[in-house]
Amino acid sequence: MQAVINQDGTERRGRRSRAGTQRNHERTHAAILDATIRTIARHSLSGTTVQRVAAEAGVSVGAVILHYKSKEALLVAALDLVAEDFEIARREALSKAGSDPVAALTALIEVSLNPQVSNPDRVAVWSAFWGEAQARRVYLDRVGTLDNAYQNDLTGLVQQLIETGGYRHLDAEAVALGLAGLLDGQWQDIMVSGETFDRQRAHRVAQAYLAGLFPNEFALTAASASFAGDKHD
Amino acid sequence: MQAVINQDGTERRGRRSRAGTQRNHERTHAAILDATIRTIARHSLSGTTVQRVAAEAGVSVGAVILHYKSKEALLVAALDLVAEDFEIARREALSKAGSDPVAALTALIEVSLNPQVSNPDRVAVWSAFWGEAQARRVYLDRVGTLDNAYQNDLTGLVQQLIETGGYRHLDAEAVALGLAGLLDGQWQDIMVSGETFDRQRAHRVAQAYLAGLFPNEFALTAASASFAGDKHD
DNA sequence: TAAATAAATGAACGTTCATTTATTTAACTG
DNA sequence: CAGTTAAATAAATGAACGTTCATTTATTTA
Repeated sequence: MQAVINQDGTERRGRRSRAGTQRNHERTHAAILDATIRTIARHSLSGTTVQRVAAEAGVSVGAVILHYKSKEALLVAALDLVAEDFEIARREALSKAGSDPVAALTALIEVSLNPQVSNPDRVAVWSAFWGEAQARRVYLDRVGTLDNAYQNDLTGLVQQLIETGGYRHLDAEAVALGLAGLLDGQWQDIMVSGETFDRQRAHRVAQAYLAGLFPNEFALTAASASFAGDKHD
Repeated sequence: MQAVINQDGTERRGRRSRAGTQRNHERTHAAILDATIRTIARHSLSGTTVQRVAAEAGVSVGAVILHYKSKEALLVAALDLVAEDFEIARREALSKAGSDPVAALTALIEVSLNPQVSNPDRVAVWSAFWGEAQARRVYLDRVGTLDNAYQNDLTGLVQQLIETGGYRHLDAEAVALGLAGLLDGQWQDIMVSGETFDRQRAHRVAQAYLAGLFPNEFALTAASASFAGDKHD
């Protein structure tokens, strides 16, 4: 993705300069991309046609191609947008959490269940591209890379936790795969349930997962204590 | 799906009866379905055309429609085949395992990683239909139902294990979601890696997951003991 | 106000697809 | 060996698709 650069001074002396057009252009550009995400979520990839996207965006069919050159490029742009937003949120969460693995894991869960990152449309888009990933390398590279990065982050943090907390009976990879899979399962639920998905409950389940494995680090909070039993040791 | 029943004795007195034709018919029928699975795995759903399936099966385009009435019906038949085989294997494993939750969980993992159930093509088909499930109720009903059944089985068994083993600090749903997600992650790997996927290693990871949570029930075997540490309590 | 440029339109084109129809091939019956 | 039926083919049909392009509309520059 390339930033659009304003080459000349804008808004000079109250007279509208070229910038006004560019803003319109950008707005249409973004509107088409948004419409694409909605269309993929509702009609899946095979049901996404340029005409449907155009209708959803409120522009002509020609405008869609004018802005994105081809349908394929439009689809990749939509995937890139979803992937990039998730990637940014993931990095930001990790940098904010600092070096504490407990805070970092909590932050990653938070990101994964953040309504802005994992809203139903975006999850559906992600799932749609995974479904075609086997056949289209261009999709697999994107979804696979991001999934691997997330998985690696989790494994590293769990490994830290195992070492510093003395949980030598645990296998870091197995624990991380379980957590990642648990969160993927929540995404699947989001996709099916839509806006009615209970994110608080999902949080509690993820917390309960970690609390079961790392009782000292992830003590049950009031919110997740609806089923609390005695402490283990 | 309905089983095709041979009504009359075949190969009577060396003279080929009508059954010969029926067998040919059945063979073509199955060949087209097999070809469909391969085609979906290689070209995804949107890239699966009747012509491609016909070419893969070595029959004419008309024959495909003749046998399955429509492309949509063909796709659903392919999904049903994959789903049904998994369902049968799952039930069989559970009934063989009897009432012991440890044996049952082991058996379910075994099924999930069974090369016949989760061969790369079938996993790719499963993923392809999940990708379209959001848009097509007909697919969601099938993939969703099966996933739920599997999830419920796991949760019930884990719950038993928690109660009988005194693991009251664990949340059955969280543990089961983690296990199911872990196995789903392995399926994703199967899809990407194909035949080179290391199933023994996958077994070890799944065992390690359960061993970390239920150390008394899932003792590390020689095969999975590459990373064995001290016992927890 | 006029000229120039950018953005957007919508009809038309060529292609691909699933399905239908007509025809040929093969198998079984008496 | 005819006669009949089922199975498979190949060609034809029509709808839907992505893309192109000549034209119109809107905006900026002079």
